[in-house]
Amino acid sequence: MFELLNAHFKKHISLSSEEEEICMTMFRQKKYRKHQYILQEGEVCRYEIFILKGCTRSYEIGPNGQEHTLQFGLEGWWIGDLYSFFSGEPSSLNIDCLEATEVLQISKNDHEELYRKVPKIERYFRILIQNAYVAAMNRISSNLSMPAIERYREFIERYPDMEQRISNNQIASYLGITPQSLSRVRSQNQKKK
Amino acid sequence: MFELLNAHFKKHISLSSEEEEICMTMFRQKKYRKHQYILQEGEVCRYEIFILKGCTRSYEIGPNGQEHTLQFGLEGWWIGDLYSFFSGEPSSLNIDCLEATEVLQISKNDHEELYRKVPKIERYFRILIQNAYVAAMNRISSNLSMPAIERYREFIERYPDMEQRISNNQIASYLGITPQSLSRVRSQNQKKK
DNA sequence: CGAAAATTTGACATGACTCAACTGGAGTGG
DNA sequence: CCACTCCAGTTGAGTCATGTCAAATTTTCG
Repeated sequence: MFELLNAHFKKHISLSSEEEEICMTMFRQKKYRKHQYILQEGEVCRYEIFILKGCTRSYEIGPNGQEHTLQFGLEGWWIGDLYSFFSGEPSSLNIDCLEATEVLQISKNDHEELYRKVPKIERYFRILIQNAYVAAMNRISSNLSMPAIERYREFIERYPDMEQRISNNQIASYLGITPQSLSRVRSQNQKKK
Repeated sequence: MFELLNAHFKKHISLSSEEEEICMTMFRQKKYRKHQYILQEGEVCRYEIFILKGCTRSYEIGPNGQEHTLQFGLEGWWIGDLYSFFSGEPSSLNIDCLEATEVLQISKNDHEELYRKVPKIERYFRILIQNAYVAAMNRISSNLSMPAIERYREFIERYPDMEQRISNNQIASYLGITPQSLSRVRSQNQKKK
């Protein structure tokens, strides 16, 4: 059950087997049903969450009720609301399970204890956040420089497996366009092939 | 000359005076003129850069020649191209000085040596990147949910000092709209006051 | 002062949105 | 197995925000 997380650690740092042991004791497994909330707007995000199986979507609800998808999550990804987790402020995010989902989660206290007991882990998370930051900047860059159709092409090229599992509706809200616009843009895309 | 950086460290971690000493030996001061490049597209980003004085702009050049501003930098901010710095790949960013600018910079080797000699620094950078990531996600959220005029208002509210130092042209390229649109949007904004 | 850059303004084009209707499949209950 | 509902997806018509191109005006700075 910890293999996936362990393998993920080892991509970035090397751990002794005692350190592995310590890490593994800090996480708790949890299962969610399809359509169940992992986090709901207004709650404080109390966990960093690693997905073992399933698929999630993190989104905000805009003033006119539109949903704006900030992040999807699949097997081997970390999700949560980093701001809320560290600040203790209520989150403005909803995290929803698009499929039945299994996760490993760690609380803030355990997280800090883990940093103390296994300082290398601080490096792991630094690298992780660094990669997430780079990805976020790339997304901003795409938003600035490319029209909707090219962002769509980029999306399905970068995450080919997601196209199967996530509705176009939700991809549209990730790209920042309406489902209608995405539909039109896709049919134009077909014609050009 | 190191006071500003030192103060910045202390916001997030506490350092002994020996540790401070070590930190300070790792950085090199550098001065740039207005309009001088700190980093140019195609170069590898070899430094993490802390701004002591002045003002910078990081931007990419799109396929049609438009400039897309990803980040501004002011006194007390870190700039650079994190991706290029860590991967060693050529950068797609240009970093330009909008004013005469003084910085402290640290090379990748020195950066890693610093992590070894002063492990607490890893925590400092983790917190730093974490904050940058949260800011990037907020920017994505604004891009998804707000029209240009509100993004402009948010920008000048969050960075009131920048309005004085940065041309509207460049703010427009940060917001992802044309200078003409920003001009119109601003004159509407005036009327409503 | 004079050249170059930034800003503003106008006219028009276009991409994306809204509202609304329609289609087709998935699931549900009779 | 059929009738029904629900939801995602598609399509059409009209509107609005923003882009493009061009020109006028103002500001900056050598």
